[in-house]
Order: sequence, then structure tokens, then C-alpha cells
Amino acid sequence: MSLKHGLLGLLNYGDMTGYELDKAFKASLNFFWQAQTSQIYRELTAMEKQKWLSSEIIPQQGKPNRKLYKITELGQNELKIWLSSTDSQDDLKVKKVFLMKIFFSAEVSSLETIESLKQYIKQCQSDLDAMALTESTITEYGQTVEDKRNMVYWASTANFGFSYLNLCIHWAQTTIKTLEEIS
Amino acid sequence: MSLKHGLLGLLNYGDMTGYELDKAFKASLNFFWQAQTSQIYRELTAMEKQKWLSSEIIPQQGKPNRKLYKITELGQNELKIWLSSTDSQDDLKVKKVFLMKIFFSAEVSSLETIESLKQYIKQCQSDLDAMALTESTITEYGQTVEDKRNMVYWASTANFGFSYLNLCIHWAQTTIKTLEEIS
DNA sequence: TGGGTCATGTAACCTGTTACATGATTAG
DNA sequence: CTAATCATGTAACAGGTTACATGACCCA
Repeated sequence: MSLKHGLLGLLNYGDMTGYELDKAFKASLNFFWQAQTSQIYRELTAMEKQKWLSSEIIPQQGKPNRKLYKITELGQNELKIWLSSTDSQDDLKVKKVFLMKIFFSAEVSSLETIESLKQYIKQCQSDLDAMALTESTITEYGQTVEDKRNMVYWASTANFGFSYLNLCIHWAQTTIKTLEEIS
Repeated sequence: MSLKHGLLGLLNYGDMTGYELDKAFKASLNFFWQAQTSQIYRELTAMEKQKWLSSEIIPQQGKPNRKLYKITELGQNELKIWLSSTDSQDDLKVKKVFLMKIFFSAEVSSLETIESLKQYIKQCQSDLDAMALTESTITEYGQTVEDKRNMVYWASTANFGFSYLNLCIHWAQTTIKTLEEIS
């Protein structure tokens, strides 16, 4: 139940429609939390039912109406409770199909595995570019937010992303070297 | 759809019951893929229906019967197809509630955040111990498997685990330092 | 005598994914 | 003229989580 809290966190910065939230989410939290647009709409409906949010319909001419969501006091409380709570050991684990494939790779040739690893490195590198973009978006947006302490936290999560992707690349290179030595 | 393939991979080493698979899974793949016991049973039932597995009931006196699963030729094919396929960009991302909390931590005090980070470091350290245990289990088991190439791949995934946890610790320490400097 | 392990699951629920629908406006 | 963008979603399904059930054995 963290997507809801992520959305609360974003709405705490300011009112937004589902559409805007979807874009804000994908521009900021997407590296460490992924969500489908349809899922965001579903959660918003549920959150309004829970009274964490209220909404206001704003008619537009030509375009469909905007449904602007606003965090309620109850929602702000919930956000703070969540921020202060300590969960969870799950966070140490990683869900990584690629590692599972590597685990079983004795079933295929080393050459094939080396190819996959090289492919993987390329993907990591293009993700590093995407991270750099996310970072600059965040930095830019940070200028407009009053509480400058946000910047420190946003930068810290971005740093995690960079270090993580660099780790992946380094790990894949080391694995390739090992495979080349034994074959 | 990767839990099924993980189970196929394990059954490719030898026949096992659901119970044994659950333990084998948790002793080896658990770091990069997590699964509930009940989920494993559900997937096994589905996989037998798909003809990826066959099963044999072995009566025991006193204890409940053992239901021993065996990978079929169809299952072995499926495993190889999966191992040779290239998915997926999802693998670059991370799902980490903790990072989402850090992102929004300007809402709580720096002291509270520093506390959470210290707590987090402790968790990482105890997970490092668990990883060391997993690694030695795998190494031991590796002695009994014919194809020694398995060892290389298993070691590589374990290395990823160690590097990752060390990265988490290092990142948390750096973040604490930054927070201490500004407060 | 009470708790842990062996071994099998079921049921209900929550979360995430994929595919589709609508219909006007604007940019290339 | 075509594709993308704006803005809202629904439906069906797949995958993951939590809680519970059974019953005998073994160990302290």
C-alpha cells in the first residue's frame, strides 16, 4: 500500500488532476516506484472514498473537464503516519528477473550469456541517461518549492539511482570477464 | 511470469516436492525473487495443468503423502526459451518503499530521518549476514552438482547481492552525513 | 505438555498489468 | 492528413499477500 502514499506525497505539494499526477509521478518517483496510469486512477477513486482526498470538477470548453484532487487533513495525517512508520524488510530484497536468468545460465552457452550481459549493460547506460533527465527535472522543480530541504532528499534518491545503475554495469562487466577467462 | 520459470529451473536440477521446492527457493533465489509458500503451490498446480511438470504421489507412513514433481520435456523447452529470451526494461528499476519515504522526508524532522537511516543500515547489515549464509549454502550444494559452470553463475548472483547491500549502506551513510551538515 | 517441523493446501483479498474506449484539439 | 496530446476512465486477468486448516510426529 505505498502507491497511495506516493500520491498523497505529491498532492501534498499542490492540487493536481489524475492526469497531472500521472505525469508528476513518472517524472519523479518512477525510478523507485512504477505505476500504470489506470492504477493511479483506481487508487485516486479509492482514496477519495477513504476521505484522504477531496475533488472538484473544473469545466473546460472544448476539452474534457478537469477533476482536481486536493489532499484533506485526514490525508495529511495519513502521510505523516506513513512517513514515521518503519517497514519493512522487503526493501532489502530485489526483484530482478535478469539475476534469476543468470542463476540458471549453465543451461545455455557462455557466449549467449555474455551477449545478454552486454545487452544489459547497454540498457543500464540508457537508463543512466534517463536518470540524468529525471534529476534535472527534479532540480528545476525544486527551485519552485518553498521548503528547500526537499532538494536534499530528492538529490539523495537520485544519487541512489545513479549508484545503483553504475553497480549494475560494473557487476555485468566483472561477470563477463569471469566468463571469458573460463571459456 | 517468472516464478514459474524459477521453479522450472530448480526442478531441472532434480525432482522435488512443493515443500522441498519452497525451501530450495528460499535458500537460493530468495534474494532476487520472493515468493510465498501458497503461491508456489498455486503455480505448481498451474504448471502441471500446462504439462510443464508431471507428478507422482509417494505414500509415507505417519506423514502426509509426498507429491513429487518432475520437469517434463515441454517444461525443459520452456525453460530454455525463457533463458534465451530478452526481457525487460523493468529490471533496471527498483521498487523501494524506503526511497519513496526519503523522497518525501522534508515533511518530518531531519533527526527522525537520520534515525530511520541508521535503522536501515542495521537491517542491511543483518541482511549481509543472511547473504553470507545463502552463499555458503549455494557453494556447498554446488559441490554436488555435475556441471561446475553453475558455480560461476551462482557466485555472480551472490556477488550482486553483496555489492547491492554494501551500496545501500554506503548510500545511507552519505545521506546521514549530508543531513548532519545542514542541520 | 507445548511448540516446532513435515506436508499439503484453500479462500479472500489486494495490487499490478494489458488492452480498450471516447472525442476534441493542436502540431508537423 | 496524421499523429500526438488532453483527460477521463472500464474490464478482465495475472500475480502477490495474509490468514487459516489439518494432523501426526519429534524434541525439550
